[in-house]
Amino acid sequence: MISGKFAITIHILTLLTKYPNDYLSSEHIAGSINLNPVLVRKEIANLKAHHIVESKEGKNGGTKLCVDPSKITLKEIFEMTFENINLGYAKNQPNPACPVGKKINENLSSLYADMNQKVSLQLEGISLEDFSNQF
Amino acid sequence: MISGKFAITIHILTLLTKYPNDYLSSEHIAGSINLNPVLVRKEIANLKAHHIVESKEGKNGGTKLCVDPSKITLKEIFEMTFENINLGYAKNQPNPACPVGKKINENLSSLYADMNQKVSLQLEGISLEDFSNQF
DNA sequence: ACATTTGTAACATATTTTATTACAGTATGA
DNA sequence: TCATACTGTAATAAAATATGTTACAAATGT
Repeated sequence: MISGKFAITIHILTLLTKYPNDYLSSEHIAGSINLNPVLVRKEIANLKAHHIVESKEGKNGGTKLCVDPSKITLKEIFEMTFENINLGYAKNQPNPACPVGKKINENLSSLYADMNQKVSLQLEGISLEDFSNQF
Repeated sequence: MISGKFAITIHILTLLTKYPNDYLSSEHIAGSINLNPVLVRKEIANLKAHHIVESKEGKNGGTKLCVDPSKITLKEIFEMTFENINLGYAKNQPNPACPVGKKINENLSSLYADMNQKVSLQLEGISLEDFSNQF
C-alpha cells in the first residue's frame, strides 16, 4: 500500500499555484481532492514546516504559496512526502548464517539507491509551474 | 506500505541460482529469509505460473530454477511481482467540477509512466546471474 | 460578540500485509 | 506397504499502515 501523501501534496500545490493571490481554505481544497479537510491541513502542516506555503488563521484565513513555483521542483516535493522509491524488503531479519540472507538487504538497498537517483533526476526536471501548466 | 513480494522473490531466485542442481524445500528457503514457508510457497506458485521454476512434490521434493539465470533480468521479476512504481494517488475520486481535480490522476499517471520506463531500463540491465554474483 | 478558519489531538474504521493452522495430495525409500 | 517429508491451497487470525471523523482551543476579520 502506498500512502497518498505525495499525490495530495501535489494536488494542494497545484491549486495554490493556480490561485497565487488567494488564501485557500482547507475546506475548499478538500472539496477539489474530495478528502477530509483535516487530512489536507496535515499535509499543509508539512508544507509549512518546509516553508513552501504560509497560512493565516481565523476568518477568511487559509493557505497560500510562498515560493516561486518555477523555482521548486517535483524532486523537492517527493523528498518532503516520500521516504524513497523502493520495491520493498522481506520484513523479517534474514538469516545471517546464510550467505544470501546476510547480504540481501545490502544488495537490495544498493539497487534501490540507483533507482532513486534515476527518479530524482527525472523529478528534478519538472518544476511545480511545469506541472501546473498541464491543467 | 510496500509488500515484500519482490524482495522475497529475488531472495528465492538468488538461492536457486546458487544451488542450481538441488531441489530446495520451502522450509529451507524460508529459513534463509526468516519467513513463513507458506508465504514462500505462494511466491513460488507465482514463479511457476511464469515458468521460471519447477517444483517436485513429495519426499525430497522442492523447487529448482528452470531458466538460464543469465537470460532473465530483474525487469521481468519486477513485472511478475509489482504492479508498477508510483508515488500514490489520493484515494477518493477528485472533484470533476474542478479543473485540477478533473485531470490530476491523468497527469500523475503520465508522470508515473515515465518513472516506470526509467526504472525498467535500469532493471533490464541486470540479469539474475549478475545479481547473484554479488553474494 | 459572532462567524469562520487553522491547528492538533484523540479516536475509529478500513485496507493491506504477514503469519498461522490445517489438511489433502504426492513422491520416496526403508 | 507404510511412515515420512514434501507441495499446494484454503481459511483464518494478527499486525501494521492508511484514511476518516469528531472535537475543540486559539486566532482573526467584520
